[in-house]
Amino acid sequence: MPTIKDVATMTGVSIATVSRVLNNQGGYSEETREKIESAAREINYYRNKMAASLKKSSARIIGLIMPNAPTLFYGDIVEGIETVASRNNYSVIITHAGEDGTNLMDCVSLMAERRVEGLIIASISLDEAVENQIQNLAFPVVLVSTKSNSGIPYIKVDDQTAAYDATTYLIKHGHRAVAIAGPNMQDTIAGLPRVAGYRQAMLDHNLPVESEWIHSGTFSFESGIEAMHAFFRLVHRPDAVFAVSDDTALGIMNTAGDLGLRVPDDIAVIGYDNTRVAEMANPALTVVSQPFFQMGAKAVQKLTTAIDSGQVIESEILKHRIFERRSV
Amino acid sequence: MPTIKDVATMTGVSIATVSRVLNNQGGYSEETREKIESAAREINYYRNKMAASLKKSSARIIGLIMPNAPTLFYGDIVEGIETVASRNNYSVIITHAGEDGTNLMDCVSLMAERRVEGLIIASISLDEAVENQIQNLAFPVVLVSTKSNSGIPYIKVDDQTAAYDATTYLIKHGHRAVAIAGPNMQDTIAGLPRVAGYRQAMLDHNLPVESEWIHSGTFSFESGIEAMHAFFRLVHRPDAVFAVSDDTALGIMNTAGDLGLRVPDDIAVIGYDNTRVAEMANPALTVVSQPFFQMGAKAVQKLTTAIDSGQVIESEILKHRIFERRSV
DNA sequence: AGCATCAACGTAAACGTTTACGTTGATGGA
DNA sequence: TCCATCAACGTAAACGTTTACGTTGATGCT
Repeated sequence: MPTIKDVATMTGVSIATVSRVLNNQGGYSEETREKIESAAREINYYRNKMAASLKKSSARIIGLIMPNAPTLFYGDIVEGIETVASRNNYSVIITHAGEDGTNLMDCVSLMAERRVEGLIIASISLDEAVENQIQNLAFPVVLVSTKSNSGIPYIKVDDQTAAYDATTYLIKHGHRAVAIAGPNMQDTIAGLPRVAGYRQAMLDHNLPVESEWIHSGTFSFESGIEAMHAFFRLVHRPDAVFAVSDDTALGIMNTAGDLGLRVPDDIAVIGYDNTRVAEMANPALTVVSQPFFQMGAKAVQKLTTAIDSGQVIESEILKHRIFERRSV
Repeated sequence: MPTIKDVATMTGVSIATVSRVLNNQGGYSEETREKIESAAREINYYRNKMAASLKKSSARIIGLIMPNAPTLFYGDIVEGIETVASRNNYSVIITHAGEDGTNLMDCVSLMAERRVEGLIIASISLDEAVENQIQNLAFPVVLVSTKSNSGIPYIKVDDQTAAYDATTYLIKHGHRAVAIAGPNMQDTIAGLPRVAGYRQAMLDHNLPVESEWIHSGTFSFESGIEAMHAFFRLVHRPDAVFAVSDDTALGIMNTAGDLGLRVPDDIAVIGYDNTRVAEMANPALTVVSQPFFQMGAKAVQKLTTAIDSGQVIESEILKHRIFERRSV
């Protein structure tokens, strides 16, 4: 590959001068700039950012670690990140941490070795080892749609009050037997808090909650199908359900239809996330939304200002919002 | 940041020895290996891949350029790429090319400057300038879900026969008035060929096609809504529609329902892509599928073998497949 | 004429690795 | 005892930039 040296000898100047014009730093005549630029074009020269980064010890790269399952909001969050990253002249390098973040430590190490200047970890819960590792990193880290209990800054919505608001919304619309579908009871970030919010809402409205109304599971479509079947078999059947994801909500809605129930007349359902499927569902799905694009964008903003200023990043709770559609 | 030099002086050996143990190259005693490794751990040393890449002139990075709209298959294609990339010790760096690939050239230049060893461009159609630029690149490039007419290798399904098969499928199921919704008539890659396939299928079965049955548009949900309304107003109303994307198909299905038509009884619909929404639709959407994950995976495989062997990459037509569900 | 100033360059060190090549001391065999 | 061999290192150059510092010649001013 051609180097700066090649274009220097071609034009009969020093490499310093070439470097100067390539970076618009001034200190050269208009004539030589033209000579250099045309020479560079001629031999198809691309500057070597690895070398430049090494010298400047700044690679202008932001790392992104994602969970392995490409959920529907995957694209939005990446897009949010990449948009403001590239606006600030950063590139983003992406890795998957394996099923439930197994090789997260390796991913973090890789990012450190690549000398990223900031790191985003999305939707993965960290164990103690990783939290320790992150504490000792030389660059800022921010969590997105997940949190930490050891001071690593995060950006997320408040799952508990979001769940509270969702079930309250159902209650306000006249439902008294509301169920929750899909929470993972091991998940202290997106599982338990949502159940807690659900419970609290029921309690605050003096509504009893039967244990069968809490149907744990995953965020998947299938999980919704399974939950709905379980609900259907109950003597005291719920008349509304709060699903932990849009996919799960769709599972609920579809099997409700299969079982002869009409949404929202016989059973109302509210989703969680507001992914693109929500508006495409039939009936369109009412949801509490997480602003994924904005989360990604905010994360990069925080990182870049932290990089520039050296200040620590503050966590931020983004506000969720209920999008009213047709499913309740 | 600590360097190899720091751990060398800490342990009283030369940087060469440190480098050797860090790369398991042999030529050192077990004792010094342990000393070096513990020293490295102690000062939180991460090797600098930028420096190593510079020296070895191999960055082990694969570039990925994506369209700006985060479609539903976005995640699958990225996941396919990243999975086999990381398996081969490559990192992937991702960029968006702006609305319909406006700054594609800049993206490609950026990739070249970052010294990626292979480049994937997904779902963006290239103009002549970019094709020229790509021809002169020093590393292999492969297109995914798009194609080129100047010899740049691509991986995609055959849009025309896929469209042919989709409409034939509808015809075989007893439909005679089948329409097509959403094709972009400017799009020579995913627009025109699909219309051609549709037309050919109709022709081969001696079915007339009315001009209003071809409702051009975009790949969006809204496009489906609009198309369905248009179809509904027709005197000779279609009894089946082939939609150019799953989103569009959903738009068709939903507004069909709103207009009092039942799917598939009054109107059948077949989608295109087989994104995650297809199985979650109600009724579940019959589609012709594009194997997005596999496309990404294949792309990286081709790149890595091209990188290792220096051979040129051959284009490949992946076979589509019809997933029968409930919408026809 | 003499001097300062400045535009327009050139020189060379440095960034943190990798690696070809050289060195050393111990070991074994004849 | 002498030599070859080899494990276990060390030396130093190189990768392609950036940049502090130095140089040169022209220009303007007094």
